[in-house]
Amino acid sequence: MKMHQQCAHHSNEAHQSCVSLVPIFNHLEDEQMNEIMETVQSVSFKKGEVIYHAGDDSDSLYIVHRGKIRIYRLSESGKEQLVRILNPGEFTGEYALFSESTHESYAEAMVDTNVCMVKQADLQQFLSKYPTISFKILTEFSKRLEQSETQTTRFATEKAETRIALFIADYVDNEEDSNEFTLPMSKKDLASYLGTTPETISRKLADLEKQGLIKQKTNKRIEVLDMDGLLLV
Amino acid sequence: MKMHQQCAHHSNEAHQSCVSLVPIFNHLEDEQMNEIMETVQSVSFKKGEVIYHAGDDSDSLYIVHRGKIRIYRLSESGKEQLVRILNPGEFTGEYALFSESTHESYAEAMVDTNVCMVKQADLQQFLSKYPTISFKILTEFSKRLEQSETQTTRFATEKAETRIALFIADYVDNEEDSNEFTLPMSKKDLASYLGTTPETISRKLADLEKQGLIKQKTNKRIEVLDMDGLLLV
DNA sequence: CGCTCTGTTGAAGAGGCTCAATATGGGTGG
DNA sequence: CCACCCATATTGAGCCTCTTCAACAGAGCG
Repeated sequence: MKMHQQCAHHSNEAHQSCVSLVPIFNHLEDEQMNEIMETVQSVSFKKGEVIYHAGDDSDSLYIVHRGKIRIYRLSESGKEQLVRILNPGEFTGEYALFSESTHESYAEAMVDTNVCMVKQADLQQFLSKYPTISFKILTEFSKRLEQSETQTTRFATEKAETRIALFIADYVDNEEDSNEFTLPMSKKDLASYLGTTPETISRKLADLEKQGLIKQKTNKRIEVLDMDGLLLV
Repeated sequence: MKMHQQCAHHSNEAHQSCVSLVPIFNHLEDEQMNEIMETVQSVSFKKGEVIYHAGDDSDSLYIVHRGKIRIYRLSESGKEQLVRILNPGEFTGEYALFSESTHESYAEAMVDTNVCMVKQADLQQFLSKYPTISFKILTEFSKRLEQSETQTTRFATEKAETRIALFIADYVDNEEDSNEFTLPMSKKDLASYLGTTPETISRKLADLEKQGLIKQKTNKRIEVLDMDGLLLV
């Protein structure tokens, strides 16, 4: 039940910004990027549309040009886990390009979204032609592997409250000049991402607030009052 | 507190089998493998010795030639999680080669072990010279990423009994012509790998046996009696 | 042959899930 | 722009799973 839809406009600007947006390509010469642009296909998805499905054949790399994509998995017992949210410049679909030929995860547009697709065959050509691309992808992979293993270890060894505290600590680290940040997703999704339930998220955030470690300014806006305390939870 | 020790013998045979052992190199021409062999350093570790430490600078790829290596992490709260056990032909140390410059995990020889080390600078040269190596590493990375995310999703969504059942099911799948297998690690390590305690492993295995799904023939030897049932736990 | 580490079993308690009721708020259509 | 509506979020109570602690059994190694 794929819902690929052609983008209304196929302007070069769209392609260009797409290719020049991603770290894995934007280090190339303009000429080389142009070459890649020509093979790239721009596709639009409406909010809620499915970009790919577990079990689908994978034959493209998807680069987010505009919008947000939710990547999630279903476990053996049918429960959903949010794996990652892709913002412009980030990509997915890569695993299947190199090993398995079908997707293991689901990708869904969270808002109206524009993606650029690079076909597997094209990508492989570029990889042998421009080895630096491989190096960029290797770098990206090793970063994700690192993150994924950190996440696994946290699930394996930390209780829910600690996982929530660590998530907040990680997140606020990325903000500069501020110990305040906006949750990048709903608390429902956060629960799914952290392997717990919305009820537990609610309760533990309330606990952290009661302990004086954070302050919930609005629904999605959190201020960290005591970073050191947060890391000791 | 690294404990690198030179291998007693630096024979070419050792190097050769090392390089020709790993999927990421063994597809090359003999001549090309010879070139790599010349840069490779063979190092031995005694049982229990630490190969690298979280926080160590990483500047080499480690290929297991003989022996077994235990890769584990410590969580923020100091608990240990077993990430992977490396057998001959498998490699580690790769993350830090491409992104962070320090290790996030610990590597320890489980038995007397022989590793081949490829220096970062050398590896990068080979990558640009022989792009197929990149492709092999990308394939390996995407496989590991896939496994790591599957593991994360299981931690996030399945209870301990299910994780144990799925581990057994996965493992026995690799055996051919048999629904019997030997645990590749102690139950203590298995508990650490599956994010639970040795007590829970003991109890749940006993439960699975009581349900008629498995049979524990000896300490480490398990026979699967009802695969379908196991997958429904 | 003994010592030590691994594995087993029991009991108690903590943490988190489920279910249910209620509150909130963002988005949509009028 | 407002009011309504439905998904999201909160809060409470009971229950279930798993951890913890402790005591004991067994296996492997020197």
